[in-house]
Amino acid sequence: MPVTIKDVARRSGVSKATVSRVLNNIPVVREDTRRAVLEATRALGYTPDALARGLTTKKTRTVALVVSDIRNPFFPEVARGVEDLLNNYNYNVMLCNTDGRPEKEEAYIRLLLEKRVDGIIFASVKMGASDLSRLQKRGLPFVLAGRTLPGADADVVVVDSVLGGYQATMHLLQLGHTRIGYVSGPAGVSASVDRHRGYEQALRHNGLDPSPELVAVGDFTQEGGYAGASRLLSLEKPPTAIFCANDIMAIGALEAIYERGLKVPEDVAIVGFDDIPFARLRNIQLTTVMYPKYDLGAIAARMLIERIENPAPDRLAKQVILPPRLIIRRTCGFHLGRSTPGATT
Amino acid sequence: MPVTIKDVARRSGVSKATVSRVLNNIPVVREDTRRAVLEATRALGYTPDALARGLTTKKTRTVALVVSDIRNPFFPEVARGVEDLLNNYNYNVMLCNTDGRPEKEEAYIRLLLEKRVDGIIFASVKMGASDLSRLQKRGLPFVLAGRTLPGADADVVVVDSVLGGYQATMHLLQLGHTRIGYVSGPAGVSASVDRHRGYEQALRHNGLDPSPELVAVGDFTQEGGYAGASRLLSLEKPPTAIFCANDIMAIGALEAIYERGLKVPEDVAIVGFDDIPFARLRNIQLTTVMYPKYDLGAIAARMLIERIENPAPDRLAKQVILPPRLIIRRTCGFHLGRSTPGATT
DNA sequence: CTGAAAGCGCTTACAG
DNA sequence: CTGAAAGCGCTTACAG
Repeated sequence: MPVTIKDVARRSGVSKATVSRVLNNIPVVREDTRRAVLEATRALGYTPDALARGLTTKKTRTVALVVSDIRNPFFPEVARGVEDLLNNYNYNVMLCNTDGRPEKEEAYIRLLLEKRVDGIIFASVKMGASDLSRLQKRGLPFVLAGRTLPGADADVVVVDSVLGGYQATMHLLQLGHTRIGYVSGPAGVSASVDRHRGYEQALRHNGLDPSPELVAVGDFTQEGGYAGASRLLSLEKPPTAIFCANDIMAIGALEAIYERGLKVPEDVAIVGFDDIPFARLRNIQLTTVMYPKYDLGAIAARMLIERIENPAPDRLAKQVILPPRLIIRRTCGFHLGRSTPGATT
Repeated sequence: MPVTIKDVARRSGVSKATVSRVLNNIPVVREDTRRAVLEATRALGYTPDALARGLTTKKTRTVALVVSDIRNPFFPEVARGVEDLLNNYNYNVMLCNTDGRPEKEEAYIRLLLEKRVDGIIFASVKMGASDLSRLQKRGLPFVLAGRTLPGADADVVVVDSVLGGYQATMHLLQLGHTRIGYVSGPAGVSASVDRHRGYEQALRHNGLDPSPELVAVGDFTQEGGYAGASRLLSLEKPPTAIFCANDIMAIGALEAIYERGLKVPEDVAIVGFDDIPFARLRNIQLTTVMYPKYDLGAIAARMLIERIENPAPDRLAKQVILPPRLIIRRTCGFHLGRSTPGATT
């Protein structure tokens, strides 16, 4: 019933091979036979079967994007960057939500392997470096986007989180804060660890000793930000400013602060990280460190395509480090134009 | 190099057919041969090739989700619902952003046809009913999620937008408003038209005549909401309340209101539609009509799978209408507990 | 319960 | 410039 290359061949009076050639733009074909084939293709409404093609070419032109949860506002931007770039090269993207759970991730990997995707972009990874190298051995290209994995010899694109953490903290220091809290992401995650590092560097550059009690462990969720900030605020000497390792946690932190009847930024200043869309809302105006999310996705996609179309197994892993950029809005209190934060209450 | 079913067959001393049978859980196989095959599968690290399988079975177990832009916060929730349900049935989801542009949509359709996806979920459609029926003739199942298309004889799941619009408007009326504006979506889009209808019904039920000057045409974007609300606010007799056809536009409307130095809800009350995540943020507290987005996706996915796995071409189109639910927060002014809105300034 | 064979719809050397 | 043939890796009647 459905029309195949055979039908087109018959109708245009040539062989399947020739049809295949014109459809794949292999330039040898004579112009008039080319036209005849195209005409037959149109007339029959022929749609090539990508499965059959893939079976012989070993290419599917589809790529997987692994995220923890697309509902996390960080990821849609990344996904869009990925897809837009992929489209330019005629690739499709398969969406994989893992909730950061290793079993889900594994299940997906298995599935993706079966479906013969050409490559994977991990915007979230739970596997260890060793599992990833298994992928490499299987010959499945991948790139890490927004995460690094110690020991993984893989293509990576990330923002410079150390620098970003430094900028955020430095800004608060310049506004006069000396007790600055940090609400981290999950332990061991590079983005969180690096931002912590930048935070400590900034403190030290200002002659301050990082104090462990000012660091609360979060998890990149709003609830985590709420809990982390709550802990910091109930300190005997609470911080006058809090740097949150991402914006969602900053939102949670805002909740915690308001709940105590405190004001932002008058009582507590807040700086986040990522610049997710609602950070700029008039009623939020979150000061934060811009993560070029769309670019992250687009660059990751480009790197992946490069790997796919030019497979040199011994090629060195490429690392792209994007610059962070501090975006000053209201929650840091910059507009207050003073340098005695927390002293006004 | 890569291991195929043939290798497994050889190693376990059976035919490819038998290997296929155990891998597909066809119960006829004797237990010990079954075990031998499984053992060989594991030992060789065999991964079935879904392309080859698909080529013979005519099933890919992948489904496409078409959205206008995943960065629109409405869609990630839908996508998650789709994916979660699909996963239960061992399907994958391909993400397709069209920006609501017909060329992009067409290009994707063509691609999806080539890739032999088993079905499509349209959370956004630009094609006309006639193009969709072409899909039907091609035998490609699809369902419309959140949109209806007049004349399209297709499976559909939507929220009752007439009722939702009615609830939103009725609520404002009960708070004492009599001049209520409406910022619509794009002309012709069912969600917008229906909400408008509900809005007018509510007005009439209260003996009010809908006034055309109180309706501004928007487009479901923040900018559209800003522009629409701006127009309403510069009326000689501006409305004291505005119902926006979706939450993003409500955000834009808030901007417009604040920009004029007006207060929400004291000067202008606002009600949105969708209940996207940030509507509930402490600093926003948008009163809105809940759209069960996750369920929308999950139900659409279930309907699609049903169509796919049980293809009766003459089966009647199914319509699922979800109930909307008014969520009262702050922007409507309910908490003010009075009934003379707009009269306090 | 199992196997041999055909077939799914392409692409790609190989010849000419 | 074009075609015949093999092959990609599965599944599925059909026989036995």
